[in-house]
Amino acid sequence: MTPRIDPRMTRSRAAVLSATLELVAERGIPATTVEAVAERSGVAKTTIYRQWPDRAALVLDAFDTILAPPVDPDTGTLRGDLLHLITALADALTTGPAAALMPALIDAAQRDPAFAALHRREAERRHHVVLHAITRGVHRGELPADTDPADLLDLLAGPLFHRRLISTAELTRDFAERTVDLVLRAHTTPPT
Amino acid sequence: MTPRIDPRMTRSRAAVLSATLELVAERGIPATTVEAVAERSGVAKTTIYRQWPDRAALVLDAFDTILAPPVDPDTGTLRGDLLHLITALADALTTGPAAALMPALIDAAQRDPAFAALHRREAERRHHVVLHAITRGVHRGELPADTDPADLLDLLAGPLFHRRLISTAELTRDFAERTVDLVLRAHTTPPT
DNA sequence: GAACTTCGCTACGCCCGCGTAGCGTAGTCT
DNA sequence: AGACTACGCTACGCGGGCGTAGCGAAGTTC
Repeated sequence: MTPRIDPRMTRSRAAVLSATLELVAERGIPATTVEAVAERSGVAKTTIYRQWPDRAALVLDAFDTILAPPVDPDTGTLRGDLLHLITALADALTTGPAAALMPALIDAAQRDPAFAALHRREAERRHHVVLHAITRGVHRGELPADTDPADLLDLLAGPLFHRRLISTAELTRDFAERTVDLVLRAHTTPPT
Repeated sequence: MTPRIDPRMTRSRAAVLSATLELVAERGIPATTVEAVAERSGVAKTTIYRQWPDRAALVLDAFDTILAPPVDPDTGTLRGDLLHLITALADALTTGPAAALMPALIDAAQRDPAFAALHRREAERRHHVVLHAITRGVHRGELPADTDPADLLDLLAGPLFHRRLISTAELTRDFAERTVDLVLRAHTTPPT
C-alpha cells in the first residue's frame, strides 16, 4: 500500500526543513531565500524544487514540522494544570525553537492567508488543552459557572506574550506562576 | 536662525511618509519597496532618495511619525485612569493606524537593531503613563505597597495584545474593561 | 524678474532571487 | 547485476528592486 519512500528523499527533506527554520528565525520569512536554504542545508537548489513547488510551500511546510501539541497534564486541580501549561508556554516562548519563529509567524499571518490559516490552526491546537482544563475546573466548582474560558485564556497567556514581544522585562517561570495565581485569585473571590 | 524650509520639501515628505506607512501596513516592511512608495505617493523615486539615504532610513522615519504618546488621564481613581488607558489601547490595536503596523514592528525588532531600538523607545513611551498611574494608585493606598508596577502592566496590556495577535476572538472595549476590573480585583483582595 | 532650489523624468548598472533544463553520478531496490 | 530514482552541478532567462546620473521644467525666495 505505502509505496516505499526512498531514504534519500527523507534525508534531504529533513535537512532542508531544518535549515529553513534556522534561516526564518535568523532573518525572517521574506529574507529566507531558497538559495540560502540550499547553501545552509547542503542540498542543491534543484533538489529543493523537486520536493516543493515554490518558496512559499517550503516555508509553510517548515512551520508545520514544529507543531508540538501540548499534553493535557490533568493533575487533578485547576491550579496544577494551569501551572504546567503556562510555565510550558513560558519555556516555549523563551528557549524553545518556536521562540524566534513566533514573531515572524504573527507578522506573516496578518497578510498572507495561508500563514493566517496555519497560525489560527496552531493557536487553536495550543488553546484547546487550556480551554479543556478550564472547563474541567468550572465543573469541579473551582471556578464560577459563568466563567468565560476564552477570556481566561487571554488573561493567562497574554501577559507572557506581552513580556516576550513588547516589554523589556525578562520572561521567567516565576512570572508565569504569579500570573496564574493572580488570575485564579480574581476568579475565586466574589466581585466587590 | 531657522533656515527657511522649502514648502515643496515638506509636501513631498508628508506624501512619501504617508504612502510608506500604508504600504508597510499592507505588505509588511520587506515588501515595501522604494519604487512602490514612489508610485503610491506620486513622488518620483529620485526625489525620495534626495531626502532619505536609503530604504531603511525611510521606513524608520515613517514609523517615527506615528508616535502619539498617550495623555495621563488622572481621573482621581486608579480604576478610572486604567479604564481610560486600556480602552485607548484597545482602540489603538483595532482601529488606529498603528494597528496594522504593530506586527511588522514586532517582527522587525527581533532582528534589526534599529527597529529594536525604535520598538523599545515606543513601548517605554506608552508604558510610562501607565506605570505612573499605577504608582499613584499605590501611594493612594488603592494597591498594596509591594505591588510590582511592571508586572501589573503586563497583566493589563497582555490580554489585549493576545486577543489581537493570537486568539481569533474579537478585541472589544468590553473585554478591555473586564480585564481592568479583574486585575484590580485580584490585587485588592488579600491572597488566600 | 532673476537667482536659486526642488521637482519629475528617463535611463542606467548592478546584484540577487526565482524557477527551469539537461546532464552525469551515486545511491537504492529486487 | 540491472533497472530505477534521486542527487549535485552548471547554466540559464527573467523579473525586479537598489541607488545614481543628468537633464529640463516648475515652483520659491527676495
